Amino acid sequence: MDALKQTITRCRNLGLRRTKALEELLATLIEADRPMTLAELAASKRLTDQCDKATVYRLLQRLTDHAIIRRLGLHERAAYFTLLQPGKHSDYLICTGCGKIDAVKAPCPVHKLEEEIREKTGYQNLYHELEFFGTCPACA
Amino acid sequence: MDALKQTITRCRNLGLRRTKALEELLATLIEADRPMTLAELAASKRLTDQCDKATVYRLLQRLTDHAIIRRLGLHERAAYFTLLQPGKHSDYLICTGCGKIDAVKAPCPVHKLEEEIREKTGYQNLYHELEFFGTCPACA
DNA sequence: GTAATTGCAAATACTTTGCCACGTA
DNA sequence: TACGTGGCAAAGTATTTGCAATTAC
Repeated sequence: MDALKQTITRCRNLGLRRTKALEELLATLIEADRPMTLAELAASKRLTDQCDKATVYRLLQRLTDHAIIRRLGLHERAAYFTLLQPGKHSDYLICTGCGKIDAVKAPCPVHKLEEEIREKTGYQNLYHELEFFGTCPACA
Repeated sequence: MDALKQTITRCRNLGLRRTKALEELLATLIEADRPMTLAELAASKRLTDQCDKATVYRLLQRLTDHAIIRRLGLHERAAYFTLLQPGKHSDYLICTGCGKIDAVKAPCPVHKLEEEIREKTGYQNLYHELEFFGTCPACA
């Protein structure tokens, strides 16, 4: 539960107010340890009855702007959000059948190419998103 | 314009009918040579007045089912579609400012990891999607 | 006290479907 | 002819916003 305190501190340092909704949202994301959608978050135990979906939406937006979380594509119609923790990076393995999302454990092989792109193209604030799609054994 | 003929042939072999809408849709995707959204496609020169948006939608669905095109996430609210050509694979570089999408020219560094994942996890029909996000020089 | 944050409700955006007419094989 | 396709219009799902009330600092 230390990650939660650290993250709240990061938020405070960025000028965000410490509200119940903020704490519960971050706690939910940290506990789940996987990307979640707005709908999932708004319906989660800690947040239902706690606050409106619009609040969760705007909170996600604010946290995204401050680079506390990141919005992911992941192929679903709904957007996914994941906590950004310094020094951590995840690639994902997603089942096209049931939608299950796992983090890939192997080291990410893309950093070198990312460097190259930074140098050659002059793009700034570069980051990447890597997803593997396939049919999981259970769905096959 | 050979890619067009080849792709139409692939469609015919899969049992799809050769309609005006099919031809124009494929021609548009091939000419653009980049992922496009449903809205873009439906509004493109070759397809406006040619057919309804629902038709384009169902055509994209059919072509996706038959693995002629692939649906991409790419972070936008709208889904993107790109032509799948045997032996071709693209990673993308996307500006978070203006939304510009470029194909990355360097060879994709992910295939080895993809193999590993196939072996270790037993996932089938594995493929990946790799995107780099950043601020392009014009937006910086 | 004051500016950030929230709730509620309404508006958008994009996608998806029903039903019947039409065209390709 | 028969079944895949297409047009039009309506419904569905996810996101986004306006405004007044509330709350953290």
